[in-house]
Amino acid sequence: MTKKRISESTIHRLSLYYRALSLLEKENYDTVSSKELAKREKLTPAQVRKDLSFFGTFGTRGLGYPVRELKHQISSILGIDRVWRVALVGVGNIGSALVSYKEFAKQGFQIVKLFDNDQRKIGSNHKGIVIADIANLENELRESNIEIVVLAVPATVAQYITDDVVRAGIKAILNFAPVNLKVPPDVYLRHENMSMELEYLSFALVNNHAPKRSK
Amino acid sequence: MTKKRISESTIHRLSLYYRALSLLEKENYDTVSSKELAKREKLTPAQVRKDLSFFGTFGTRGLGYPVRELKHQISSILGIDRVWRVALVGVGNIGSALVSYKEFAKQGFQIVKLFDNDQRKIGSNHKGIVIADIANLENELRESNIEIVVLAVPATVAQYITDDVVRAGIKAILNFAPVNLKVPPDVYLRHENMSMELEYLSFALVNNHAPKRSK
DNA sequence: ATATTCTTGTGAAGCTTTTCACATAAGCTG
DNA sequence: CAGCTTATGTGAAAAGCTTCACAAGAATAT
Ligand SMILES: NC(=O)c1ccc[n+]([C@@H]2O[C@H](COP(=O)([O-])OP(=O)(O)OC[C@H]3O[C@@H](n4cnc5c(N)ncnc54)[C@H](O)[C@@H]3O)[C@@H](O)[C@H]2O)c1
Ligand SMILES: NC(=O)c1ccc[n+]([C@@H]2O[C@H](COP(=O)([O-])OP(=O)(O)OC[C@H]3O[C@@H](n4cnc5c(N)ncnc54)[C@H](O)[C@@H]3O)[C@@H](O)[C@H]2O)c1
Repeated sequence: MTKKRISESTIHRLSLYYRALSLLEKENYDTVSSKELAKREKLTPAQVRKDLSFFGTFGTRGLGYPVRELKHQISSILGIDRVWRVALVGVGNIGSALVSYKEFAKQGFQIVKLFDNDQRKIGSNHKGIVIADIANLENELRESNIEIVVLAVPATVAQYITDDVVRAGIKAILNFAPVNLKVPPDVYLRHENMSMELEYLSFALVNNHAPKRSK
Repeated sequence: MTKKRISESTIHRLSLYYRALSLLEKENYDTVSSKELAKREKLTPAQVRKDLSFFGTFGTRGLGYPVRELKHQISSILGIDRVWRVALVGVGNIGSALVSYKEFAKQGFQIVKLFDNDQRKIGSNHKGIVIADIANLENELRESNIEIVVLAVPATVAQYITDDVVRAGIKAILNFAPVNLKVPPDVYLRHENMSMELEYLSFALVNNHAPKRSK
């Protein structure tokens, strides 16, 4: 099997398609064309078709794509047709916001463990989950069969905690701390960097930066 | 002047260089090579040099780049060597977290106005800022000379509020709602989509996705 | 049945971004 | 001060990604 590498952009666009399809489903569309899908996410029809073609043929010529069916297919491709057990480390400002966010659970990302090192927080119940002591991180991650770890701790301790997380056998980490973490090559690591987007806006304003698409 | 378009990736990497340089400065480095800079942000030395070369020549052959000086240059390129007046709409879970985040202000993004439509929140003081009524959004954005608006409102009302924001003459918007907003071509719009990163991790885990770089 | 219309799926072309590789320049050493 | 080492800056090549353009399949109309 020739497993051709799917680009990061394609995967991100799958998320967009999924989102658009969810909306289309609510609006009672049965089918949708690549043109309409493209319009809703500011892409081109060719891009939509090409992306989907990497994974199979889902459409009907002359008709378009079946909304419900395609949505289901994409959820299966993205792996969000199942429940992922997520642990969150650092129940501070951003951590609390994430725990309160119901949409994650709806998309299958279930936050089932919380960790902190603040004695005032440890043991307290936060949205139905008791905050555990970071000291037991490695063991508890294993015991709770956690698959994804979200880091919302200060940048200064992020690497240290990451090392623990990796030691616990976790293969997927989403990091909110503005620091580049070192992980072994078999661990998937993604960053959420809000300053970066603000800085992009700043750059655009200052430089009168031309936008990518002006269709 | 042939204003060659700078790619989005290059701009994002400038943010990374800036971050790395800040750290290097704290560690009392005087100069840094493209090799070291690359290593710290998991890039290649050639990439670093090429990115910087778009904006000028900052290094010294045989020596590397002067840390303080380059940091200053990048902050000027990114436009973060000044204060940006930012307004935040929607002081809920994520909005509150953003207001509490001191680093934004340190980087020049000063949140000076808060808006909400919740009567219980309007008028109350949140981290030193009185939450204003969304009803006065357009006027108050103008009067306060806001330059960047951050949206942390439910997806359902995001477009409606965006229209107001655009009417107020704002040219830069950072949106946290998982919805694609329509704005005129002269308005810079960026999205912060956390689900997307989780879904990327999910995809990677399910598909054993090869990472981009394995150096 | 046949024509007409619509829209997919996809090689190939076109464009962008990254990487390569090396001339060039600066510092350092003896 | 000559030779050596180091590391930048940058055209050119390579790789990667997007768009084009059209054959072909499917539905609908006549
Ligand atoms: N708040 C934001 O809007 C925002 C925006 C962008 C990035 N970030 C980043 O997200 C991270 C968290 O930010 P925040 O504003 O929520 O900070 P915070 O201080 O409110 O929360 C950090 C939490 O981590 C806990 N913690 C500290 N050290 C720990 C350790 N060794 N082990 C376990 N828990 C520990 C703290 O007790 C606290 O609960 C930071 O890296 C920050 O830079 C935050
Ligand atoms: N909380 C998270 O971790 C998280 C993660 C990803 C995305 N988001 C997105 O961020 C947005 C905000 O999420 P949240 O969890 O903070 O929600 P929230 O309900 O806690 O906050 C929303 C805030 O917006 C205010 N609001 C509602 N309608 C308004 C209107 N018409 N005008 C002005 N203000 C209005 C509400 O009063 C509330 O204060 C949502 O779009 C959500 O999908 C949140």
